Formats: sequence, structure tokens, C-alpha cells
Amino acid sequence: VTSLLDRLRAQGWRLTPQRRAVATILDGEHVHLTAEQVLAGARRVVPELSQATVYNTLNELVAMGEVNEVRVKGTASQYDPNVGDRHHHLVCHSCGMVYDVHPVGIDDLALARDERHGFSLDEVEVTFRGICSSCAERGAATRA
Amino acid sequence: VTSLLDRLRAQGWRLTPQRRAVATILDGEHVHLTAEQVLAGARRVVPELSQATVYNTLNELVAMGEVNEVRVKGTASQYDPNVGDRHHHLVCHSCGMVYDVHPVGIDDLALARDERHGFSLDEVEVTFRGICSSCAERGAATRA
DNA sequence: TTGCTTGCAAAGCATTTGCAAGAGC
DNA sequence: GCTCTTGCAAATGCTTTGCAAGCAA
Repeated sequence: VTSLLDRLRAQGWRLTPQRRAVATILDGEHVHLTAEQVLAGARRVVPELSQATVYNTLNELVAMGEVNEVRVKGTASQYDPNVGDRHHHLVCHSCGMVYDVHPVGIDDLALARDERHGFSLDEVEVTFRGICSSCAERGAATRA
Repeated sequence: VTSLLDRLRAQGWRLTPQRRAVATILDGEHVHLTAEQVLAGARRVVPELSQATVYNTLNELVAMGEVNEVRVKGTASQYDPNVGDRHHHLVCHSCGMVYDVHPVGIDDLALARDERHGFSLDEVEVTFRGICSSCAERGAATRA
């Protein structure tokens, strides 16, 4: 159960106050934050932090496989540091809220040889969609 | 095996030359087109067609459930008219190419009650990711 | 007729980029 | 010291929107 910062250090990631602030914000459990939220949070520690740096940093973390980027139609990307615990997502298509889930039967999910189109596969991602209870209560027929 | 146009007519969808052109372009099999490609194609029939109309029309078709919107990071949305045949996607994360696939074991995929977070579910979407053979050949380590 | 559709151009938004100044190691 | 990182602001690219004119039913 090493912290995100430890793992980054171990990879020889160049550490700066800005990067530390971003990594610290993300290193919670089951958090999904937008770049904007990360910026706001990290600025509490490093006020001069720029959004460009936040985007750069987030993209690096994603490329390193330390953070997942969750894209939901009509909203900004959400960043999800809960890697390691292989999980999938449940998305409300009214408000865009995302939960982490662990579907049953996922280990038996596969692609027949003749459907692989010559790909070398490396990831399967499952997304459940529906309406969350809050949106359902306020009679959400809203699509956007 | 009704055509897309027939289904739209059946729903009392107001038909215009622009909409007909868009629907016709999409009504192939296993096609995935970007808004730009739809615009280009439909303009061969209706040259004065505007991109705003294409977006409006595509969004309507998506809302009606006649077309799927496939969002791939770093690229424009792709529109997929192959609804009816419940399928899922295989995406090359180097070039963004999307194939339709029918995973094995998908019918047994489920979310335990305690992971539903009070949602009323209505969709499961599976996305396989990997590198396609063309990208692999030209030594694609490229992420973008 | 009558309200839905269209085209145009401008706006919107999230994200990226160029470049010079500023740190980490 | 050398290179990577940052901030700023402008640019980018996709998508949406406001509004007046046009058209389907």
C-alpha cells in the first residue's frame, strides 16, 4: 500500500512543489476529480499553480499508468487515482457522477480470435450506465 | 431489416433533404464516421449543408437511439449506426480506429446489488483496447 | 399556416502549445 | 550546469448556440 508519491519517486519522477500538490490531491481513495477540481485543490497549497501544469501533470500520470482518465460525454475528463484495484465504472447519464464498481463475470469476458482483428489486446473496460437515485428523484428525463 | 430512413419516417421524424442526406450516409453496416466525414459525404448530395445541421441531426439520432456516439480520447466523436445488433467496441489507442465486436461472456456480466448505488441501470458497454496490426507494424509506441 | 429546421458566424469549453524564465538533481 | 518544468496567454479543435430566413406537413 505505497502512496502515489512514493511510487512516483521510485520511478525517478522529477519532483516539484506543483507536482507534489497535484499528486497529493489525487492520492485519496475512490476519488474522481476534474482537472479544474485538481487545480483548485492543489492551489490551496501552491497558489501560483497554472492549469497548464495541472494538465501536463495529469497527462503524465495517465501515461505512467498511475491514474485513469474517465471521459463522460458532455463533461470534462475525470481523473481516477484508484489504479491497482482493477475496477470499472458506473455512470449516471443525467448528472455524470461516476462510481467505481467491480462487476461479476468480468473474468470470463473475452474476444474470440476472429473478432480480434489482429489487435494485440491490453485492456478491457466496462461501463454501466443508468440514472442515479438523486437524479431519479427529481424526475430526471434530462439527457444533458 | 428496415432501413434507418424507414425507421425515422415511422417515428414521424420531420424529413428534410439535409436530414435525408445525413441518414443515408450513416445507413451502412459497421460504419464509424466522424461528424466531419458525415458532413463531407452528405454534401455530395446537399452541397449547402452546414456543419451545425450535421451536429444537430447526429445528436437527434443519438437521442432517438438510432445511432451510437463513440468517444475516443484525442479524436472527434465517431457515429455508429449499427444499433439493433447489440455490439461493443475494440479501439486502437494509437490510431483511434474502432471495430464492432461481440464479446464472449457478456450476458453473464452483472453488478451486485450492493454495487448499484441505487442506480436504475439501463446499459452496459464494454470496450477492448489495444494496438491494431497496422500501428504495431510501424512500431507504434505512440500514445497520441 | 405554423412551428420546426437551416445556415451562418460567433461563441463556448476543455485542453494543448510556444516560449522565455525558473527550478530540480 | 544542463535539462526538464512552469507560467502565461494565445491557439486549437470540436461542438453548440443565437437569430433571421426557409421549408415541411
